Amino acid sequence: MAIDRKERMTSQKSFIFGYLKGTKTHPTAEIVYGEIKKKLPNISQGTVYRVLNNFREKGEVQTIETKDSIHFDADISDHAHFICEQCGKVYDVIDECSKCGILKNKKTKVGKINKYKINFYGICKQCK
Amino acid sequence: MAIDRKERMTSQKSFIFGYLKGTKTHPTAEIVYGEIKKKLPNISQGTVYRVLNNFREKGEVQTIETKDSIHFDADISDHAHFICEQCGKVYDVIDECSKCGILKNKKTKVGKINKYKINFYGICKQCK
DNA sequence: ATTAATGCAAAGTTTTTGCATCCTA
DNA sequence: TAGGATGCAAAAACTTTGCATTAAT
Repeated sequence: MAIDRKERMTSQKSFIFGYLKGTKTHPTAEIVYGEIKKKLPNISQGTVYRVLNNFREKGEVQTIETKDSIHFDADISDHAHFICEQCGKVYDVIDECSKCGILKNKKTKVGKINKYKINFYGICKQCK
Repeated sequence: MAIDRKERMTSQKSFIFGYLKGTKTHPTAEIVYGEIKKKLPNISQGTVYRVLNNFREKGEVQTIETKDSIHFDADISDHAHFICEQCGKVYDVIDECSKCGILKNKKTKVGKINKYKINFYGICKQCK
């Protein structure tokens, strides 16, 4: 991850970022905490929330907000998500939506679009 | 709103649904509670949450999930939302996305798409 | 050495739930 | 008048924050 002036690299940040980069499971903050704790037993929930929020503010990770949880994704390339309405799992989906409609020129009556999120909902094959 | 077999109509449901139908502000549960309380001073937060969740489960209202709140919308016609990254307001945006890409046939590798949500993010004109 | 970042725990926020009571059908 | 829905309040779930301490630069 990029380190701004005056910001410091720590093993906590490094482990969290590495974990997010290495998974496609779109974990929640709680799950990140549980996983990182295996490697860094002393890490606290507060740190995990702080670090994840900083990553998000810097745009190094994105979040997928669902009805009942917030999921983190270190893959910030152009893609959409499929959210299973039964198990709640979040899957990556390749989308071509940035080429069409409003997203072509990124302008709306309300303001200019900086970014967008597309979520698909349905029952995943695993649940079927 | 539609009343299922064995379900009962109450003034609480009626006021909440009417309020949502009559606004374009995409209120949170907390705001709905505050507004309805003006008309029904004895209504409780629990009821508001229960009623809103029931409406959502029945598909009579949709929700827009943001980083820090869940907004309710009784307009379930095909449209997207613009979320201001500064003030948090949620605006309606006409989109044509259902005609393009994955949404044309509603199939993905993960499963069939029952519904979708598109959120645009940026700074709204009011904040600029 | 300086001071950003962490761990801890307490507090804040949001949402859910059990149960007695109320009221719709 | 049966039982679905509500009000109330407590609890659960989730997230943030203050502060002493640790550790990166």
